[in-house]
Amino acid sequence: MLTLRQIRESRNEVIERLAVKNFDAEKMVAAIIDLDDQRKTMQVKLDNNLAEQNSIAKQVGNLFKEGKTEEGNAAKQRVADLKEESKEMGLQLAETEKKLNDALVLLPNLPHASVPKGKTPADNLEIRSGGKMPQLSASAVPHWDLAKNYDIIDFELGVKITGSGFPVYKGKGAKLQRALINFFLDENVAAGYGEVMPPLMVNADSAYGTGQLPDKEGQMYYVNADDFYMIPTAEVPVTNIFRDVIVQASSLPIRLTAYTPCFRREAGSYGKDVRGLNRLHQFDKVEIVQVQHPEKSYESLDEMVKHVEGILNKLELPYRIIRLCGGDMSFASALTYDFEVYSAAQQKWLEVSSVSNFESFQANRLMLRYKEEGDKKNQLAHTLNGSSLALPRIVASLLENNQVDGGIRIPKALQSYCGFEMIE
RNA sequence: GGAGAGAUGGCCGAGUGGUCGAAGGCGCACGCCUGGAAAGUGUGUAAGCUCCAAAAGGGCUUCAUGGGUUCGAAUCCCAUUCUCUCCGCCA
Repeated sequence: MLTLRQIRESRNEVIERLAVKNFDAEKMVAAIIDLDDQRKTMQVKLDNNLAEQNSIAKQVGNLFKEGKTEEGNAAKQRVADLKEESKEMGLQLAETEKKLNDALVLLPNLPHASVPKGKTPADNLEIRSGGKMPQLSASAVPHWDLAKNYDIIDFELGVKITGSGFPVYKGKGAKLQRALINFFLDENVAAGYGEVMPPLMVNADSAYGTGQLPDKEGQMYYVNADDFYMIPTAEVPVTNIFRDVIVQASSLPIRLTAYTPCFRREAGSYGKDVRGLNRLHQFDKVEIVQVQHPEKSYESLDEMVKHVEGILNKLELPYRIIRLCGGDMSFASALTYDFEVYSAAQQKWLEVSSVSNFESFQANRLMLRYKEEGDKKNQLAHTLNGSSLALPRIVASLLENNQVDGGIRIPKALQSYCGFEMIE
């Protein structure tokens, strides 16, 4: 969430920039500042009240020791009265704070100055593209047919075991999953990311910390008996490593990578977009996360974009990099680049990675701060994350683009990980 | 799952009703000492909110979390969470 300081000090800028996200913030900002004013007034009154209670309470003991029973009793009564008052004040303050916080979490992050205006994906800005578009023969088929023909992914079997969107990978299909995960992790580690393997379920505090709660609750699988949420992305557990953490500025940037399965209910999804591997309830993804100094977070964003691009090049997939417009960006992001690969038989671009700078938006909720040498006040750090990469659509594209008569060719970079060169 | 013990600052650890945001130690920072370092020595060393134009300084909150008793709670009571030990079960 945005800081009150940001909102108070640059009120007009906040409103103008949120307009790029097609968000009319004017009324909400006014309400927030009003609530904050109320909060401060109440806070001061309550603090003064408590201060008086404390100072009287300190005298009571002595009064009785000195035999001033009457004064002692009067002091006791005074404290009791003050306590009654402050209880009421405390309730009001808590209510105001709740209203303030409820309003604050509804404000999206400010988009970066480079974010294009726009409402739909059509307004996104293509930054660059790479890779060679494949020339498929007339007999080329989409990946769900290939998966069946070569018996490497069984969608129906997954339906039997669990439900739709939970495929079973078999044989070389399973091996390919494992190969991709290892390949991505190795690439990330080589680029300076520390590998972590986090829990796949998180508690409500963590889900709140990265913004899944309160409003995206319906997108996560929820384990009722223990009040846990299945993670929709490794971003959630990995970023929460830093919840309530103060790091030394000299230790920045912190780079972490994690492989996890991801679980998404995808409520409301239907139709042809969900065919095959295009949209699953459980899928595998390797994530990269950075915690960075505010002055350097955009350098880190560029670094992450180049890194993901490098991996796509090694996979020999045709890709394009897109800077999302205000209307297509996520709530928490300040600047997002999407990576799409071309899936030649479907003749579709599929999103395989989304790399974002959240600036201090997540850090504010997480209370993730850094300590600057010689600086007394701790500052909010910047957080960034991205996928490198999400597997299913990469697999879809690999299968479709590399199909030849009698098999599917495995790109060179993956062959040593797979242990085979062809799926036949 | 059953029985018991516990949770204090970056870490260790003292503290059983007021003088405790909290002894002592470690760590860290700065200074002295040294040719330089180690050792020694001195000083400092939590976070959030808030008052003040700002700094200096002040107030409030925080000793797992939430509630309660009391004029006053780290300290007493209740609930919850977590950790450890033993037993049971088990990859």
